[in-house]
Amino acid sequence: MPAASALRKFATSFSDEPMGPLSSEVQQLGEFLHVPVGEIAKFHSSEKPLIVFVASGAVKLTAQVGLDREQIIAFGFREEMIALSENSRVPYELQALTACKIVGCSLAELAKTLTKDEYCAERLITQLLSALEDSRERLVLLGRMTAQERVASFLLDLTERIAAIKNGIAVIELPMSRREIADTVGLTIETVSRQLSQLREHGILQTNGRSELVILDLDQLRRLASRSK
Amino acid sequence: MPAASALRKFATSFSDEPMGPLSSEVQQLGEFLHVPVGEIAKFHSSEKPLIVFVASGAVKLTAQVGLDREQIIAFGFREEMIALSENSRVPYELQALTACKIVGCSLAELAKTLTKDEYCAERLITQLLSALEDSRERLVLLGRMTAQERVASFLLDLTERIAAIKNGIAVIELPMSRREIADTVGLTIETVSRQLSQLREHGILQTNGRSELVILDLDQLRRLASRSK
DNA sequence: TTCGTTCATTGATCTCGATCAATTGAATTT
DNA sequence: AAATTCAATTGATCGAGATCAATGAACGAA
Repeated sequence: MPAASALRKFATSFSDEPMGPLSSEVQQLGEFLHVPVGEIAKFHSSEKPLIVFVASGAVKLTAQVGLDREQIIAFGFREEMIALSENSRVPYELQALTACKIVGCSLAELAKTLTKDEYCAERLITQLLSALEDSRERLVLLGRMTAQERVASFLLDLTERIAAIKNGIAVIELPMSRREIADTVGLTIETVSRQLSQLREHGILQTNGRSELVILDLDQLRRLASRSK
Repeated sequence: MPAASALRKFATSFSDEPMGPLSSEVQQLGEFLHVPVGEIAKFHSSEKPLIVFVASGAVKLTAQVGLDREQIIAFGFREEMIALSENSRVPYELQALTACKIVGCSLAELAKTLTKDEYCAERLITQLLSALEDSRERLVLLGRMTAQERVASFLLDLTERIAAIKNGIAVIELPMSRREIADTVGLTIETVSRQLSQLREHGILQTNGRSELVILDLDQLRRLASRSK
């Protein structure tokens, strides 16, 4: 299939399994890394990786602001891809939330396969568009949402990505701390905690220990996430 | 030149004139639109545009939140490209800040040229990466910066993009209102105004009428933009 | 030029979320 | 099981920025 028609087909149907193929390319071409909990991923290739596939575990992509402020740009959970963007003023870091296996692949490495597999470019474009979309959605959250809306939106996102659904009830095993939630949604630990307590009081969720979170009322949570003032 | 080696070359040198080529493709393939001040750009092609080139004038890309809240995702000034991302919960709009001429090009339309011009995919990737980078940098601004840092950062960005530099002094002709500045940096009109007044009092800038802004002390402004607490 | 409208600035006050400060609780070590 | 440690929760207070309100300045229309 020629690249043009493949791309044309792709352009009209965005949703059918867009991640699989590129992730297999990345896994074949990229540099494999096992990162222990809390460590920062350091790739040894000469080319900076553009796309990272998280084979197992979870990572966070952060921007360091000043000396003590941190903004989490994105999470990468099991089987997800995460796009890096290393030509910026801000220093970014890819850090392991849990012990994880990741594969990083640079654009130069991917380019080698572009002529063999016409779908490769499309998959890359899809990945970048998806990363762009995620980032822009979070601009809305950080720019114009209340604390309640932020936390509710964050939990809904997690529900879609890592929850285990058992008869209509979502169970989330949180791979991140309260601080990391706070640094994602632009709040403080205390405010996140208070919001969670409030959700607990309203019977919307339940917590078991620090990291297990059971969403009891998804509809209510959705309502809170998009509540217009 | 085969696509792979072109891409490989591209991957190692990001900065050399990455916009030009794609913008010419977009202009040839895309749908041309003249949009009056304040109007929302409506393309008639069946395919939603992915990339928009702003030939003249200025546009804003906004996300509508609830009924009365708006978050500005990005600006597109003269000669700039702006990436759209239309598969989201949030409704986006591309609106003219001034009367402008724009060209919108869908991925499907671009794909037709991909086989003829190997650089096309690279340029597209560059554009998307640049959009991603912009968006992520703004996450830091919205998530972890003070009002002063936000306004200073915003003005620096404008300086780099649309200022006329006359013997070391930058003159900016603002194409947006105070409300639009506020909706970009996640503040209110009043706070933006107060921050501008403060910068004026400190002799860092000067205003003439509503829309002319003269930056007198760029170094000082830079200091304020990245000041760690 | 003057009028009228809209936008920007400035002032007064309020509020949400930040900060400071204990306390509680969970997980790990011994 | 007890001790240690660090994270999460809860309470009390503070403050940056929002909201409410009034004034002033710019710009378009007649």
